[in-house]
Amino acid sequence: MENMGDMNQAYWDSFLQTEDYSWGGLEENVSGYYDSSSPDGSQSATASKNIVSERNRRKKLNDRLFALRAVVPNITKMDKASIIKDAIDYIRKLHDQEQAIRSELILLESQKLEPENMDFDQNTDTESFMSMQRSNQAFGPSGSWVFPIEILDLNVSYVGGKIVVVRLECSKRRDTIVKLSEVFESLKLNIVTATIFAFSEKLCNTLFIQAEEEDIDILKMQIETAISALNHPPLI
Amino acid sequence: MENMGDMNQAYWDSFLQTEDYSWGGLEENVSGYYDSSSPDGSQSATASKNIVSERNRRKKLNDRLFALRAVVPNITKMDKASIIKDAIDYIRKLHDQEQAIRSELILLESQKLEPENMDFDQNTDTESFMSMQRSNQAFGPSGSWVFPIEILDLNVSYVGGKIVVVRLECSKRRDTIVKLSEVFESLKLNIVTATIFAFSEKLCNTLFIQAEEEDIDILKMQIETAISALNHPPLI
DNA sequence: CGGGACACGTGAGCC
DNA sequence: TGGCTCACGTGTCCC
Repeated sequence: MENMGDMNQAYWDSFLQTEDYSWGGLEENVSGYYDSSSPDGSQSATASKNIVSERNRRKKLNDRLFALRAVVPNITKMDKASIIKDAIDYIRKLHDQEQAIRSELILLESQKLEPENMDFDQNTDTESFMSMQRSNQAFGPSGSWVFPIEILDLNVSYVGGKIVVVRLECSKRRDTIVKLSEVFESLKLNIVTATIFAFSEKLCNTLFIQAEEEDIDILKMQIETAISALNHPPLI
Repeated sequence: MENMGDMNQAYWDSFLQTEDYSWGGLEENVSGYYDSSSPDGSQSATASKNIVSERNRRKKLNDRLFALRAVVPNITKMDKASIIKDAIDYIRKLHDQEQAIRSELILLESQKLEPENMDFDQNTDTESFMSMQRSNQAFGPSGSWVFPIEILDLNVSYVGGKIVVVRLECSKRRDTIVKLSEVFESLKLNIVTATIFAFSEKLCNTLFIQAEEEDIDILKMQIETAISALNHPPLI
């Protein structure tokens, strides 16, 4: 939609230009700032130090944000919040990708071990699911993670004025329903209706919640975050 | 102060506590702010709106940062800049890891490459996952004699072995429900369960059907075609 | 005491 | 024109 050509938005330009400030000026203020309470010059000096320190802090944070934007491909908007959002989505995508790839690898290894079991199945979801069941292997450094909730589809959208419908489809594993209820309980949502359909391999979860003033993306991310946090339990 | 009690560094606590300010005060200032230049109240109102807007913006950014911290394991410091830095390092680590795993998979695949193992190479879940994301579009039909069914979101996917879940979201108009039932009746589907949630503006329709051997895309197109055909009546 | 980290309100620039 | 995003300086809290 929007071309990337005009990414010289004034936002980044402006704070990038602040870089070449000399800004080392620790001397007193040029403008006639009234030193009302204390004629002592030390207070203004500390104020200047605080100012420049805060300025450096902001610059560091912006630089890091810029670096984060650099490692994330297909960034759409130069917006600060969007950068973080894209990074989150990208990390989550990498998680799923790795999960799929690892399951596929394990499938291939099992095929290699027993070449007799060659009933080629229909879709990849079953493969990854089955091979996922057999291997309780974590991609994280910590070897925990038992039966994580695998999000197959998540759709959050407004319906009506203040009602938000959440449609979540995930693979059916051990205690998935319990964990899902934990997730939605932890979010302190105002749930109007919740329905769960259980099938042989998947779970379909449709719930209507009454939103306060939340953004949809925020809510979706909160759900994903809660599920992800529940997939990686202790971490500490 | 509820859950997540472990991360009670003073930083986040402080700004989390600011959350439960009533802060709804759009009325005039309680403190005797001197309205020297402009006695007009609208300006202060816009100022308040600006303040609350900025506050929301900060909160959103902090929420996103918090969510970013949630998807990154091995976080060391709760510092804002450190969160971004850890995220960058983690993304880099995932890049390397994925590359290694993928090369290993390719090695294994080539190793087991029998000349007859010619399955359709539809994997590389990278692209499929990306293309899976966006599909909701408002199909605004051109001619509207009578209240056409406006599809806001249509999602058809397998669940379990032979069960297909159809999620249809459309705007609520006159006789929309009747027409929807006509549509699904005309398709001669084997409906297991159908639920409709009606709201002020929209209708949410979730139905599970038992598919013979249908392809998902075919079915989705059939639904769209039937609705479209019902939108543009006989014409004969 | 200073130094770090944060939220806050405000002014400015860009659609 | 208002809404949005941003940088800035300031006050506060905690080490």
